[in-house]
Parts: sequence; structure tokens; C-alpha cells
Amino acid sequence: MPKVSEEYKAERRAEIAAAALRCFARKGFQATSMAEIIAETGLSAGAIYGHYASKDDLVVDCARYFLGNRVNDLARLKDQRPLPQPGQVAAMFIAGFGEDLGDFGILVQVWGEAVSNPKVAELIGSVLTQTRTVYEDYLAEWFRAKGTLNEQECVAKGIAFAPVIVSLCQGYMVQGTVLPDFDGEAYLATLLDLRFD
Amino acid sequence: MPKVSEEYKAERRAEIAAAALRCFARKGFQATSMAEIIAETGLSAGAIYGHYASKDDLVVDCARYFLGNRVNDLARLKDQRPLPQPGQVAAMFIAGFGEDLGDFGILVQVWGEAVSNPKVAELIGSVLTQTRTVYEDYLAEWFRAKGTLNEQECVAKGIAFAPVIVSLCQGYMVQGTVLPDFDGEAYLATLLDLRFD
DNA sequence: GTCTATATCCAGATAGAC
DNA sequence: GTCTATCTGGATATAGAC
Repeated sequence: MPKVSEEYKAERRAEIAAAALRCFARKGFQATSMAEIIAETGLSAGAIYGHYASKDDLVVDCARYFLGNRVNDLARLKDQRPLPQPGQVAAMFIAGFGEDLGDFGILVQVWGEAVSNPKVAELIGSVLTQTRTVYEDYLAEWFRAKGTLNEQECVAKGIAFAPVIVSLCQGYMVQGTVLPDFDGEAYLATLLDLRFD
Repeated sequence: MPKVSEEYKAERRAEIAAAALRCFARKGFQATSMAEIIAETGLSAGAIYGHYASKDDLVVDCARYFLGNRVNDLARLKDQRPLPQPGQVAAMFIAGFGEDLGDFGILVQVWGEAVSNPKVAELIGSVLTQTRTVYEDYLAEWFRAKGTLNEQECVAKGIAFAPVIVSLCQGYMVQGTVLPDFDGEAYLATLLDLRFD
């Protein structure tokens, strides 16, 4: 019976979260005021607080939203044939984020926010661990395809190199955000020249 | 004539900045209030504002302080013999930061802060560009030592790979901050297995 | 559910005595 | 230069009408 109402609520929450995310992407979580979010939605304070109990709730929900998409993207990678190079995997991950968010500032800010906000920290930790696990699986597969290592070595190397791939993505995002003259294309091309062995 | 006074002022500023840095490292720039900094110094509001015109000034000064040390460290690297491996260079950079700050949370937060604070952005941009330049010089030297490339190729490869080394450092810091189970030792060991060619 | 109006709090910053 | 006391603004969040 409360079916329509549930749908409506979910829609409104998504609407509010989307507007908030636009604000956060522009100015960061902490520097964005509820007043700005309210203006961006076109709604009123009362309406917002009817759906979110606090600004903190909104922050966490926004972070969850755009991080979730990434994990879904990645899960598909492992089954692609031919198996892409490690450098290509990183490039795809970065491209997915870029399309979703426009730029990487928001993600860089989320990492910073995690330092002082336990809820965000937990969320990021979970997502990053999932991401790393996907990379571990992919890399094991990649080493198997090379055919020069035994099964145990493939798995071990996957575990060892996964955080390095994560770094290559994170570094792109930090430098792309902070350095005005960062050359993303050249960076991605260089990744293809890296040898994991 | 105002000599003692100048020294005293500089000392006090450093004292205040050090206390502020401790606070920022714990809670982040934005989440730290002036009241906390005041408490940490043991001084009073009036005393602080006698030396810093605003919280923002204090933030920028703190960031400048700990970023500056890193650039100095790096400048020495290029002249070391035998020339360390790229992976070792990254490890040294990371170790230097760790000794100076205890952990990397503060740096991760600075990157986030740069998104919304132009003064911090400029500072980080400058430091990161200097860092990258040092890496470029070092890498050119490294490729020369291998003896398989001509001069032009050495320089070009240095420019191409420098941002990758930067990423390897940044990724360590992000993951070390955000992932409770991040294995820094294993990560650094893996870097030694990366081949740049 | 949503609005307007407002309560409440705490931040950064200052004034003026010493 | 440093203190205490305080101002002022803007932040989050709520109350109550519709």
C-alpha cells in the first residue's frame, strides 16, 4: 500500500543526493553549506531534512552513490576477452570515473574526508578493498595467460601488484586534480610501457 | 634594533604552526577549530592572531612547512652513487614523509583541501611540479646509466615516467591512510620488481 | 511532504586592558 | 605581545502552519 510513497521517497532522495553531489564536486564536502544544497535542489530546508537527517547522512549517501558505480564497472573487466593489459585496465577504470563525475576532485576530497570522518572511512575502505580484490583476480588471470608462472605464483603476484595498479589510478586522479598542466593522455600511454614481471 | 624581536616572532610562529599541524594531522584542516589550536598551543586567541591574520594563513603556512622539507630531501637524491633504483627512490621519499609527519593523513587531506582552496592548490601545484622535475632528472640519469638509449630518449622517458613514480608515492599514502590492512613493506618490495623500459 | 521562519550553537575574529 | 571577554556572522537543524 505505501508503494507509490516508497518509490517517491527514493526518487526524491536520489534527486537531493544528485544536487548535493554537484555542490560537493564544486566546493568539497565541508565547505559546502546546507543552504547551497537547498538552493541547488530548488527545494526548502524542511524538504531536505524530511529525507536526510543530517548533512553527514547526505555526505555518506553521495559517496556511496558514486563509489558503487565503479565497483560494478570493474567486476565486468575480469571476463573480457582478450584480457586487457594492466595499463589498459587502469585506463578503463579512470575513464569510467571521469564519465561519471566529470572530474576527480570529488574523489580526492573523499579520501581526505575519510581521515576525519569514520563513516566515510569505512565506506572508502570497503570500496577500495573490493577494487583491490578485483585487480588481484584480474592480475592472477593475466599472469596465467602469460604461461610462465605456476598457479601459486600467479596468485601471489596478483596480490602483490594489485595495490600498485590502485596507485596508478589514484595518482592519476590526484595529479589530474592538482596539477594544471597534467597530461593525462601521455600518462595513460606510459602505463602501457610498464612491465610487471 | 628589532633583532631579538624578529627572532622571537619567528620562533613563536613556528611554535604555533607546529601545534596547529598536530591538530590538523588529527582532524583535518576544516574540522579543526581555532579553539583547538589555541588550546594546543597553550596560548590565547589574542596571541595567535598577533602572529597569524587568519586560520587560512595558518593552514597555508603549515602546508608550506612540511611540503618544503620533502623537496629538500629529494634534491639530494639525484647525486647519490650508486644511483638507486626507481623503486628505492619512491621508498626514500615515502620514508622521509613518514618520519617527518608520523602518518600520511595530513598530506591526503591537503590534496583534498587544494580542490577548494586556491592558495593551497597553488602551493601543492608548485611543490608537486618541483617533485616531478626532480624525478625527471633522476630518471634521465637512470636511463643514461643503463646505456641502451640515446640522450634524447633518456630525457623523454624521464619525462614520461616521472608522473608514474609520483603516483606510486601518492598511492602508497592514500592506501596507507584509508586501508587499515595496507601492507606498506610488501608494497615497497613490489616496487623494486617494476620494470621501466 | 513541503514550506517559512526561526532557534540554537559555535565558528572565526576583534577590542581593549595590562 | 598576550590576556580575557566579547562581537558578529553563518552554520545546522527544528517548529509549526499548510
